[in-house]
Amino acid sequence: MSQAGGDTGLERPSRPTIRDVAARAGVSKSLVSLALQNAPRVAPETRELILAAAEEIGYRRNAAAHALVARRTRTIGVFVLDLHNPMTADVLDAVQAEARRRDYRTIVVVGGEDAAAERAELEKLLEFRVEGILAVGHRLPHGAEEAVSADCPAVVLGSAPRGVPHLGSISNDDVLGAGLAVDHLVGLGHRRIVHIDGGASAVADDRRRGYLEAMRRHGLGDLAAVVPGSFSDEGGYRGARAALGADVPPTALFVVNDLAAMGALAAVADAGLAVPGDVSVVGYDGTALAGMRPIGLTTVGQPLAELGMRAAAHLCGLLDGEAPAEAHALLRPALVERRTTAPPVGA
Amino acid sequence: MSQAGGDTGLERPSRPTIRDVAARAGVSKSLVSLALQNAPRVAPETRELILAAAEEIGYRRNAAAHALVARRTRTIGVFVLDLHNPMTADVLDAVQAEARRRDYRTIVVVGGEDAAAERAELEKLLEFRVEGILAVGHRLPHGAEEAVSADCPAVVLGSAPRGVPHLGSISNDDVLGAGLAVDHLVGLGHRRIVHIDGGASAVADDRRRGYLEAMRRHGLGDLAAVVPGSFSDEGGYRGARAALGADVPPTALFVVNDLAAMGALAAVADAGLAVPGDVSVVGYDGTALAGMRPIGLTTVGQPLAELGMRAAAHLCGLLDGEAPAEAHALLRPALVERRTTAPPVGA
DNA sequence: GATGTCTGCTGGAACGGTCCAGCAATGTTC
DNA sequence: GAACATTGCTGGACCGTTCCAGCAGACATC
Repeated sequence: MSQAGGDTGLERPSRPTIRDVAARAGVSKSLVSLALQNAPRVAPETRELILAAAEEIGYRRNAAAHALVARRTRTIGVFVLDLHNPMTADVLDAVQAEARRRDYRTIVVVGGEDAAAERAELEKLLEFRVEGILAVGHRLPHGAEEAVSADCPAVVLGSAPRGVPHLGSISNDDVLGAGLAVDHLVGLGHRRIVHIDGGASAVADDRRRGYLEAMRRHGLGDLAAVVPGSFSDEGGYRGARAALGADVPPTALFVVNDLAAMGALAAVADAGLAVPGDVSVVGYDGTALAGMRPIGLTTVGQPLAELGMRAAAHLCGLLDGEAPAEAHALLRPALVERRTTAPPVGA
Repeated sequence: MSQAGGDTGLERPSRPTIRDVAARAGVSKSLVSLALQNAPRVAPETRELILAAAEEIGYRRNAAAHALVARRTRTIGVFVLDLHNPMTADVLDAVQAEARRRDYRTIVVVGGEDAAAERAELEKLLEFRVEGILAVGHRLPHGAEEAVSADCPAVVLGSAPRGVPHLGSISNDDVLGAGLAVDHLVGLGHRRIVHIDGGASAVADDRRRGYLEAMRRHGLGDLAAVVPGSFSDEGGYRGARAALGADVPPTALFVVNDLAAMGALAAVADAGLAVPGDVSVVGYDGTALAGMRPIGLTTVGQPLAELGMRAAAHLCGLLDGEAPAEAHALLRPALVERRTTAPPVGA
């Protein structure tokens, strides 16, 4: 009963403050503050004394108090649409590295489930006074349009509406990338190339457009065919089944992303056909998944690390008042040739 | 020139505060504070008035000021070791959902690169006054041992040292899981089962031990063989090559995780052998990767969502002063049978 | 020796909230 | 109708920092 430590959950241990350091070092709290900031007007021996005192009592600056008086947080909010997309990890790594390099903190929130939860997360971000928003995943969080302003600019990693003030974007050129896929297949001798698309989204639109334009460019406009799919494994499977069930089946499939291409690969196998012997398959995104040895998917690779780095650099640069670079940057994708594409039979 | 908005980057627009709301509603700032907190003693019509005023001027609470006076942040720091591991996304989703449910915020940092950067990130987390640390990835961040205390408990998702106060862990039972893999293969008729391990880590140790114990239990102790590998694609490939090159090659491979199993699958193919015709392969983790249609890897599935949920629940519960559940919980994995295992030839 | 300029330090006012004590009205009780 | 509660509101202290004005004392300048 006289046992110590039987805490009631009501005690306030309270971490040491700048005043505790001051008391221990026998100086004023102002001087402690100056010493900790490496201010010039502090005598070297006093500084040592203060630093030692801080160390001894385990002092650590309170970020909330600091943010309050500094009136800024040096923090950007990173909104991630889908953590499961293999692209996200690469992009996020680069974003965090670049933010750290520029001495910005990141706070990551995950959206995608439902609009209400997304709004709530965004609200928390704004209460935190994040200085900018970086959206990874082709769109802003729900309700973010009205939050984007001079004191909270945003950058979308993917296509974003042009002309909106304080809203930038970095994306790869999806139209061009889709063209690369078609060029590659046509170069191998394919003519009946079907595109399995990603439904209604800006990215899917661009890739579809790039496919159609390239087919026309190669004089294959009449053979162009788009089958509805989605960005998922499942969508690719369904799309490929539909495509392969046509009267005159295609010899090649260009699928909207790598994940969906997995599904397409499975559908080709289920149809008793071989890849790339009977059917060639090209994905999009250049994810680690595509590079996995038993898969070896030919894909259109996006410069993910550069995308992330550029997006973070753009946003942090804006916040640091650097010369405002072009608001909408487009990076060039490149074809990554692996083992799911080959000349068509009889070519 | 007389154009407005030519900002110099020096102006202070400064978001509206509680005082601005008070001025607009014609009440005191105290009352605004009470109204925004849904305090009881506020007249309904006044509350409406205040809420309307806040809405009109776009007031948003300042989290830093709130944290300062509340002396707590309701935030936990989530330390992620490897964003690229497909397990991470599942776990993180569950962690975030559970934290949100309990009205805690999460702030995610990524470690793994180098110890110094990890320490710096941890320092930022502590300056933020996170109330607890949740480590996703089998270990605490570097330098976290001394930070773990009554006012900053930690939970490791994976095995953690026992007996350290304020340090808990949630993990799946790797020894049992490895046993399940062996049981499955032995049940199919395999006897020469080789384990491709994960090198020197607590998880690798447990899985290796589980494998060895199970082999002995089945009376196959003499046939047990462990080949060095790693948790990566590459490590699995190397390990499998070595295993298949033996004088009497195995009929089944139990690989330390799904990613390494990908490499093993490739090595089997490169050796001109068929899966599961000639060689059966079992992975570990139950990742989405394993479930992908063209792969269909048999694996030991961890209850990832439950793992994440339990970890977050444990930590938040601790912070809310709930009855301290057992510090180290062990969850049961389950075998997920797919298409990479079959009876050995001639069985 | 009056004036001025450094150097090294200190007190106190912010920052934007919360919350406690207090204070008029109004209502209730005996 | 005095005593006491209750309701609805307000002023001010405080949370842990930063930073500005100010102030001794040392030193240089005329």
